[in-house]
This record gives sequence, C-alpha cells and structure tokens, in this order.
Amino acid sequence: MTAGCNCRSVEWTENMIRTISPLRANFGRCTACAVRSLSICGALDETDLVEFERIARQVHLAPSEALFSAGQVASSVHNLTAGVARLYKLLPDGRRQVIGFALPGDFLGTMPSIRYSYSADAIKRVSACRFPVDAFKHFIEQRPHFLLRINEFASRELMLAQQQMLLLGRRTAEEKVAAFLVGWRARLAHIGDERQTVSLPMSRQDIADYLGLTIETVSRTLTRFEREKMLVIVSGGVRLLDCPRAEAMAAA
Amino acid sequence: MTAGCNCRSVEWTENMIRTISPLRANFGRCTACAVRSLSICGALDETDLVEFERIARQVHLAPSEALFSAGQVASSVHNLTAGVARLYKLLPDGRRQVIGFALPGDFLGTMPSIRYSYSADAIKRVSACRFPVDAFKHFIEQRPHFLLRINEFASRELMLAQQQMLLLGRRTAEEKVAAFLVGWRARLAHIGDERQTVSLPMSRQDIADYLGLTIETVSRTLTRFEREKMLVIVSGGVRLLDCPRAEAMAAA
DNA sequence: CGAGCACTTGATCGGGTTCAAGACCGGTGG
DNA sequence: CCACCGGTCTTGAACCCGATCAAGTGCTCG
Repeated sequence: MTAGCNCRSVEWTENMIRTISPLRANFGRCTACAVRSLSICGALDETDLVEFERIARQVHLAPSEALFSAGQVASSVHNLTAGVARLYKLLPDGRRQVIGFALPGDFLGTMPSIRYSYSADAIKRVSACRFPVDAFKHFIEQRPHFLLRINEFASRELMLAQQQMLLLGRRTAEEKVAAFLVGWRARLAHIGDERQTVSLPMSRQDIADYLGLTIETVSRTLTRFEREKMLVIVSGGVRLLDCPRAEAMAAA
Repeated sequence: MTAGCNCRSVEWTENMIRTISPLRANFGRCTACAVRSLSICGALDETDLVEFERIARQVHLAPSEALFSAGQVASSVHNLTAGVARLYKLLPDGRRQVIGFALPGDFLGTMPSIRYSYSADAIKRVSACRFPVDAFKHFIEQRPHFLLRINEFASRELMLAQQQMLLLGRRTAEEKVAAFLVGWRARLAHIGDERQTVSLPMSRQDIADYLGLTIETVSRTLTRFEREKMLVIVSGGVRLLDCPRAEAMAAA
C-alpha cells in the first residue's frame, strides 16, 4: 500500500520537481503500484501506463504539509498512492469545512478549473503522483476509455458530496458521528484495511469540521457511544462493538 | 429561454411518451434549441446533433410531477430545456435535503449508477430531453469531445456541491439566505434572465430544505433583510436593493 | 519530570427549532 | 363583486440541541 516508494530525498520543492529531467528513471513503478486497480489508472493497459508514468512526478509529504492550497493556480492534478489527506475549504474568518478525506487510490483534481477550489494537506505521511494539467489533459483526450473512468470517479465523488449535504443539513450530531464512523470504516475496507478496530488518523477537530460540529460535541458523542457500549475508544481509532446499531443511526 | 417549445398538448402522461413512434419527427428541434450552447449539447456539431436527437424523447411535466425518484432503476439521463426542477434526498422519517435546483441547460444523470441517488421533480412546468442510458452511453463513448464536456459539467457540479457543504456546515442562517439569493441570481443571469428582481419559483420550504434551515427561519431572515432595506419581498421573488451587502454576507 | 498539545468533561448560553396563531393571497362559487 | 376556503407565508413565544466558555486530564516527547 505504500506504493513501493524508494526515493531517498524527503523534501522536494516545487522548483526541484520542475527541473528534473524527463529521463529520470521511474519505469516500472506504475506496474508495481499497489493501488492501481483502485485508482483511475486501473483503466490503463501496459502500453498506456508507460507513457502515463512518464508525465508523473512523485510527491511526498510529511503530516500537515500542503499538497496544494485553495486559490493557487491549479497547475497539477494528483493521484494519492499512500497516506491520508484532508480536503477543506476556509471562510475568511477562519471557519473551516472539511469536504473530504483522501485515501490511496483517490484522484484529486477538478480539471476545467483555473484555480484550486479547496486545499489539501497530509494527515499521515502522503505519497502522490503529480501530473501537470496540460500533459494530463493531452493524455486523456486521446484515450476515451480513460476519460470514461475519470468520469465514473467524478460521479461517485458527486454522489458522496450529495450524501454529505444531507448529513450536514438534516442530521443530528449523534447521527452525524455514527454515519461518519460507518462510512469511514467502509472506505477503509474498500482499500483493503478491514479490521474490527476502525483507525481514525484525523484529529477530533478534523472530524468536527467534516461534520459541521464542534470538537466538544464530537468528543462528547463518542464518549456517550462508549458509555452505551456501542464502541470502545482506543488510541488512534475506535473499535465498533455494535455495528448494526451504528448503521441504524447512520441509515439512509 | 423557453427553449422554443411550441407543443400544444399540455399534459403528457408517462404512457403517451413511451408509445410515441421513433419516426415522430422532431428533427430540427435540437438545432433550434435555445439552451443548446449552455448545455452539454453545446459540444456537438450538426452531424452529431442529428444522431443525438434521434435517441432523445421529449418529456413534459406539470409542477410537482416527478422526473425520476431516488431508488428507481436509473434507466434514463435528462437534459433540462425549460422550467425549474428541485433535486432532493429524503431520510426515512421524512426529513428532506434539497441538493440543488435545476435550470434549463442543466444535465441530470450520474451515469455509472444503477439507481437514482436522488429525486427530481418540477417546480415550474418542466421540459426535458430524456435519453435511455444505454443509447446515451453508447453515443458518448465514441465522442471523446462530448465526454470531455460532460466531465466539465460534472466537475462544476462537484465544485458547487463542495461550496454547499461549506454553507451547510459552517454558515449562519443569515449567511445561508444571503448566499442563496446571490447564488441564485447568478444562475439566473447565466441563463439570460438578468433582472433587478430575482425570481424565486421555489417555495420557502424548498429554500429551507436547501439551506438546512426551517421555513420559519427563512421567512424571518427574509423579513429582517427587508426591514434592513437590503431587499424588498415581492410576489414570486425578491428585489435586491443592496447587492454589495448581500454579496458581503455571502462572501467566500 | 515538565511542557505542550489533543482530548475530555462540566456549566452556561444562544441561535435556530418547535409549537401555535394569525395574515395574506389566489382561486372559486354564490 | 365579494364571501369563503385552502394553502403558503409570516409572526410570536417557549424551548432545546449544540455552541461557547472554562477547566481538567492524559499522553508524548524533550
């Protein structure tokens, strides 16, 4: 799942990346990529892959480092290969809405836009493939099959966003937290991390900002769930004891 | 703006539509379509258009009639040509979240999905082009240019959804209402309906369900805006007197 | 061992909801 | 032309869920 990254230098500046020769070898990397089948790249055959990875650059981020920020010129799209990222929007006065958490296999980049409409930064050490928009656009334009795949990803993303609107607009704090735990567990399962203990790499503040609540309400609600024997709070996550109940709260 | 619809029979039943012969001539309709340049069809040339309208069926709905409902098998995608529709999701207990309002030119249909994830029904008398998913999918697959256009529409939709998440999760009632008015005005302007009086065809309940508020709060907030001379409430809409102020409230 | 940060817990507050009338408005029939 | 009716919208009063304010706890790391 760590996408076989074996580069040695940890900190790359934007500048360094730009000046690297196209000849720098990372051939064979994509074919060994653990998340390929989960990502948009799953639609590419061996031939296309070779060309695709030629326009990619690896990016590595320590926790809290930014992949990109809202308002910047959107010069790249990204494909997460390892770690967890938080995607969020800020209001001028600092209020924050986390619009999603990105996991390995997730594609970040709404393409017709000139600037990033949200910010993304690492929660856990992140690795990602970075593609210059021009090269990326040129690449997909001659591959309808790939375009179709990207379309599917965008549609799924939109469906999740609509689901989240329902949650933000019409659910109680209790339902929000339960729905978050159930949904997050499903996403972890989807990438192969299916354990009884649900790992929560993001902070309480991140969860609160994702659910439109305060950190205190999230904390209190989790504590109450624990008192009610629905789960156990453990370091770095929760262990769900009564999934059916959680799913019922999250229902619809 | 009424998309050049000149049909005489006002009420169409689902059944009537289904039994119309494929030979029924609506050639030349697309080329005369007033919203074509605004819609996904704007990416099609004359040749493609002829073939495209061959797979389309016209649908006409009276207010409150359903275009499709959440949970139904998603057998069609739609392209709105006239009227206004509300898109919404329901919780089992009846709580409703309006996830958007569709205007002429809007494309409805998240395609890889087997069932509709939300419901859509008419607010004002709606006309739409209906495409069977199979034929539609087959059509777009050989037209990368068209696919790209659909992708752009989906991306824009996703951006709006993310904006709405910020609104639902982190804004006050006052900000929500102001942002709604400003945003709705911009959308009306985009389709050519740019007047000082913003028409609000949807009910207060629809607005409330869109903003994650109650009808009373929406009503009170509008009344207060009127007292504060920001706008005047008129039948079927509002007249914005102090746009800068409304935009400041909606800011970011 | 102590400083800093994330999280939890308690007490109080308030924005928005809920409950309950009342006003308005378009349509309908006398 | 106007009385009546049903639905939508507005307005008022009380309440409550989640926010805010304020400690307190516990964990990690130097």
